[in-house]
Order: sequence, then C-alpha cells, then structure tokens
Amino acid sequence: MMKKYTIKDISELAGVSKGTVDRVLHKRGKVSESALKKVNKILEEIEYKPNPIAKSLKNNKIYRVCILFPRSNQDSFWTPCLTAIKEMENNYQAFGISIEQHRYDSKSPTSFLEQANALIATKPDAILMAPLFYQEAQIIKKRCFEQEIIISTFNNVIDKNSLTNYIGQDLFQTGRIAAKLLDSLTTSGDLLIVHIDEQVQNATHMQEKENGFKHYFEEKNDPAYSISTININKTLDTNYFEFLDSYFKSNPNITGIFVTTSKTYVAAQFKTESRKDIKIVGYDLVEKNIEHLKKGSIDFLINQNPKKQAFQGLRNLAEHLLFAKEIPKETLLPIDIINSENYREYLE
Amino acid sequence: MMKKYTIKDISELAGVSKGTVDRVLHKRGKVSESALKKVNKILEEIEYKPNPIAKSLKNNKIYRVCILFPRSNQDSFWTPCLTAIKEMENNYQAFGISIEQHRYDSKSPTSFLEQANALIATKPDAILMAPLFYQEAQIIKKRCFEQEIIISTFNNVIDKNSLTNYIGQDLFQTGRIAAKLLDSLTTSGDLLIVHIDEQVQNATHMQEKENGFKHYFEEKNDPAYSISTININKTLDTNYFEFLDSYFKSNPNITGIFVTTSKTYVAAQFKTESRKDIKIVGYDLVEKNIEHLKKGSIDFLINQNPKKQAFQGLRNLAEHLLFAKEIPKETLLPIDIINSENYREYLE
DNA sequence: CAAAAAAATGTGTTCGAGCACATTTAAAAA
DNA sequence: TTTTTAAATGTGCTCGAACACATTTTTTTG
Repeated sequence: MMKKYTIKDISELAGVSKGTVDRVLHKRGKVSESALKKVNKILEEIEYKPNPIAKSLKNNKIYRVCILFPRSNQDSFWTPCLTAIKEMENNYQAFGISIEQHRYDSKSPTSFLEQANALIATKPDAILMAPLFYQEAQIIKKRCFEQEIIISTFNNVIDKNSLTNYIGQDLFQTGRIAAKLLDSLTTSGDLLIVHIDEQVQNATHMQEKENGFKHYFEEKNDPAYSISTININKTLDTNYFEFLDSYFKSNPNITGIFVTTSKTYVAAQFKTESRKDIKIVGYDLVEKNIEHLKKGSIDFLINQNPKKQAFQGLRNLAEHLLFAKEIPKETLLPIDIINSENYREYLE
Repeated sequence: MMKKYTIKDISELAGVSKGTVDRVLHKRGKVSESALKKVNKILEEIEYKPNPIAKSLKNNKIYRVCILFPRSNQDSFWTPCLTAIKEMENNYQAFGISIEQHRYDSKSPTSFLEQANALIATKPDAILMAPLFYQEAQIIKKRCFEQEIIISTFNNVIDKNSLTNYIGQDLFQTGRIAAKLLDSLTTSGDLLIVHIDEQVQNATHMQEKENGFKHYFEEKNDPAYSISTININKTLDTNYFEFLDSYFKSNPNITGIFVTTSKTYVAAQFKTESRKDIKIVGYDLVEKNIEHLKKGSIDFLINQNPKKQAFQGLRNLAEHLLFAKEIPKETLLPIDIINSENYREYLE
C-alpha cells in the first residue's frame, strides 16, 4: 500500500507553496517554468491522486440527478425502476444527490419532447433517460450537450456510433439466447417469432432480437427447424386468441414461440387454452409473465432488468458528479435467463 | 428535496453551541436537561443525517480490508475473486481503503487457521473470508469478535443461526433450479446426482444442493422420473471414465446428470466419449466447463458468481468503514442460469 | 534608477463533523 | 459571603482540496 500524498506533501517536496501546486494541477497558469518543473517532477514520482472525499466536501453542492422514462400505467415493465430510484435515494441522499423522477407517455413523442424540454429548462446536473423515440431523443441529447447537462441513456440505443453513455443489453444477443433456449426445449419443428402490440418506436428493438434469433439457427443450419415471423397488433386484431388460433390451425407444425416483447403472457394464455405442447420463451419479469412462468405456460423469460439498468445509470451519474468517476461509454449488463425457480431473486 | 442540515444549523435553531449539539448526538453527557430538550426537539423536527463525506474526511484513516480465500492453483473457481479485488482497489484506493489478499490451502484446515490467525495478529479493520472449514471458521469468527475486527463470510455458510454477515446464494434453491432445468430438457428417465471429488468440508454444500434437487421432483411427483446419487472421488477411483462407464452400463436408463460441483466437465467429458444423448447441468463458469458449454456437452451451468460475492462482500465492508453504512446480515445473490449464449457477460 | 505594471508565489478561509481545550455558569464547601 | 469544585457550554482547530486574495518578486517603462 502506497502512501497517500496530499497537496501539502507535494508542495513541501517540491519546495513551493500549496497554491503553486494547485495551479499546476489545475493548469491555471501563472507558474514559472522552474516551479512547474519542480512540481511536475514530484508528481511523476508519486502518482498523486486527489482525495475525492475532500474534493466532494469542498464542492458541497446538492446535485440534481433526473430520470426520465415512460409512465408505468401503460407498461408495467417500467415499474421496477421505482425501486432503483428509492434505493438510490436512500444510498445517496446524504451525499447531496437529489433524484427526480419525470415520466412521459410511451405512445407520444410529443409528450417525450415536452417532458424532456421542461426538465432541461430546470437545468438539472444530469439526466438519465429511456429514449423510446429516436428522432426526438437526438434533439434532446443535442440540447443537453449545449446546456452542459450530463446525459445518459438506458434500455434503448439512440445511436450506435455516438458517444451517449448507454446502459443496457446487447439485444441481438438476447435473440440468440432465446434461440438457444428453444433449441434446448425442442428437437425440431417450426419456430415462430411473434411481435406483439408494439409501437413503431420499438421496431429496431424487436428487429435486433429477431435478427439474433435467426442468426443462431442460420449458424446451426439444422434442417429440422424452420422459422417464421408474425406481427400482432391490438388495434388491428382485437382478439389475440382468434388470430393465433387461426394461424396455428393453418400452421400445425409449430413447436415453439419466441415473443420479442413483455407481452409474452398473450402467447402463454393461448398456449394454456389451446396448444399445451408448445414451448414459449419471451421477455421480462412482469406480473402476468411470472404467473405463467409459475404455472409452466412460459418456459423461460429473458430479463431485461430495467431496475438494474436504472440503478446503474443513476449510480454512474451520481458518482461522476460526486467523485469525478468516469462514466463508461457503454455498459452492457448480463442477460439473465429466468425460469420458475430463480425469478424471485431478480424481482425488485 | 429537503434541506441538508448541519450541526451548526441545529445549534442555531436550538440556541446552543455546536459543541452541545455534538454531545447530544454522541451521547457524551455533560448536557443540562433544558439544553437536551431544546436540541432533541429540533432533531425530531428535521430528521438530521450527518454528512458522511465530512465524517469520512475528518476520520482520514487508511482502512485495511482483508480477504481470505483458497489458493487458485487448486481450484480455478476462486480465480474471479482476483478481478473483484482489482476492481475494488481501483474504486476505493483513493478513499483510503487498502485491500489485502490472503490465501490458504483449500485442503488443509490447519492452513486456514494459520493464515487466519496470522492475519488477525496484524489487526486489520475488516476481514472477508470464504470459510471452508466449519469448526475452524467458528474459532476465527469468535477471535475476530474479541478483537473487534469486523468479519463477513462469503460463499460458505458457517452457521445458519448466527449473525455473521453472509454473502452468497441459497444453495437449496440452486438444486431446485438444476432440477427444473433437467425437467425442461428431458421428458422422463433416471436422473443422476453426481458429487465429484470434493472434500469433507463441502459435504453440507453438496447436500443442500442435492436436497433442493430432490425436493423439486418430490413436489412434482412425476412417476416418469427417478433419482439416484453417486459419489466419485479421485483418490478412490483413479479413472473417472471407467467408473462412469460401468455405472451407466448397469443403469442404461439415465437421461440427465446433475453435478453438484465445479467439476461438471468430468461428466461432460464422459458424455462426449460415450453417451452423447444425456443432458448435463452443473455449476460454475470455470474454463473447462465453458469449453463444454460451447461444444454443447454441458447444457446449463449455474453460476455461483464468486466474483460478485467477493466484490459485494468487500464493498459492504468498505462502505461500512468509510460511511458507516449498515452491513446486511445476509445478502443472497441471484442465481444465474448460464448457457452457451450468455456466459460471456458473466465472465470476469 | 526609481516607479509602475505584471507575473509569480504564498496565505488564509471554506466545506461539516468531531474532538480537545478554554471559558462560563451553577452547585457545594468553607 | 467567599472560595472551591463540578457541571455545563462554547471556541477553535483538524482533515484535504479549492479558490480568493495578499504579498513578494520580476519585468517593463518613464
């Protein structure tokens, strides 16, 4: 364990005052070349790291960290984020971090823009957002950069090439995982990819998953399997059951379903009523899915872990503000495979 | 967001000096009843939380947090702990936390005692240990209490009723998970529980897992399945393959194997050479297991996640020392199900 | 060469908690 | 009532970084 040096230590070693050391460290200029040399020499020797605690105490600010995500009454997928927020509040309140929650209508880009702009107008220190709408998210991101508000995103990628600090999962890979699971559960047959009831903004989301799923089977190149895809949308097909029933009647060889959204329970419901033999893999630990998982009508769920995403995102921001910790450009969380026996520990 | 009160704020509100407030907060006595009342009244009103950063700065100590666990050359299971240690060092060094690594021979209770005692003699601030040996761990734990060294355990429970801060998994439940997985992978047959090459000290470990496994199938009560258990020990049966081969010849109806230790690859090796049809579920992301996972000769692994256990344990201790955060009595980590498609993200 | 301006360097205060020590007030003894 | 002793209360310094401001040194100009 090396000694912890302070600015005062350095100043004594270099034979200058702590003010001079401070100016060197912060590159504030007004330092003679000879003094600069002396200080830099010491700095090289000792590998100085400023005490983040003293730094933070001196700063002594209350930082406003805001999180912006869809309202839960539309999609219980987001509910676990509340737990993450509560935990963050408990852990970081005393450090001078204030967490604010802002919500928007997951079906309305306008609502997103309104909420985000209202939020920016209050000049928070940092924002973590789940950006469902690509175009609008870009605008908001740009605005944050202009106003020097630190911005991170979670759950949805808005730009693969840009440098928004992103916390989430490799969606393509989740598709491969689903494929592997259905491969384990079945030996042959038609596998059906089902996109249920999603808005346009999630299209890329679902597409990534579908691509991953297909990629796995293309790689395997097993003639025993064939894969097809359908879209179900509540507004078009008011009755899920009838739609699925007629589809399955004309395609009797289906042995497994991969649902690309949280609405896995819709397929599971159909399974219990009509085709008990098919295997189902889907997404997310929402209540209705867990019910089916327990009953056996869903075989596996893939956990997108919104709670962990939100928590990690908020934590990154808080520790950056408090202790100047670097925020990773991309945090890819592990992809959890969930069955009836291990879901409990993953719940909020 | 409520205001952050300081001791000075309180002293002004109560009309006393900050010294008096300090005495009330720390119950140091020497406070008149009238002053006590005034201060307590304010304290009730504002719900004061001391600033952990100021506290920590004042303290300004270098804390020694030590971790004690088996040497890796015997069992690569422990290797990921090194990553946890490195991460902790990077994150907490500047806060005045020094992490020390101490190792012992996983086959020798004496070695454990020696290392632990030598460690205690240096009077560290906190110890996190993986206590393989029940009796000896009890002794060490008691000694730590006497010397007022904070002690946590991980991976192995030493006493279900005691209050050692434990970080690990519900082993019984991991057995149930393995059972559910083999249930998913097969439709009937004999399932074999295999305990491979473990020392006595792990007996309870393995027993818990076996019990969980059996419990699942007892609950299911499916006549299509039957379950049996075998022990293999390298010292007794020098050749794993021969032993398994003869066993499988006399029990031809086995469809799945549950290996209760990291040595799952032993069963997988047998599978590739002789019985490609059987399904295998086992434990831990050690290199040899991952090889088989990729090749398909292991179907699922259950991740005991030693890295996360060590990290969580060290973190609890560090934040307790630095910021007086309470250490949870028991931290049960989620039990990860791993297949060939999601192991990557769980690796160190 | 002295005065003025500029550059360089040093000093002192702040953040909040905690504790040693100084000072004041109240109670007990003479 | 005065002195002694004890109890109560207040003051001031520390931790390390950061920055404002004061002081010193060097350079420029009349």
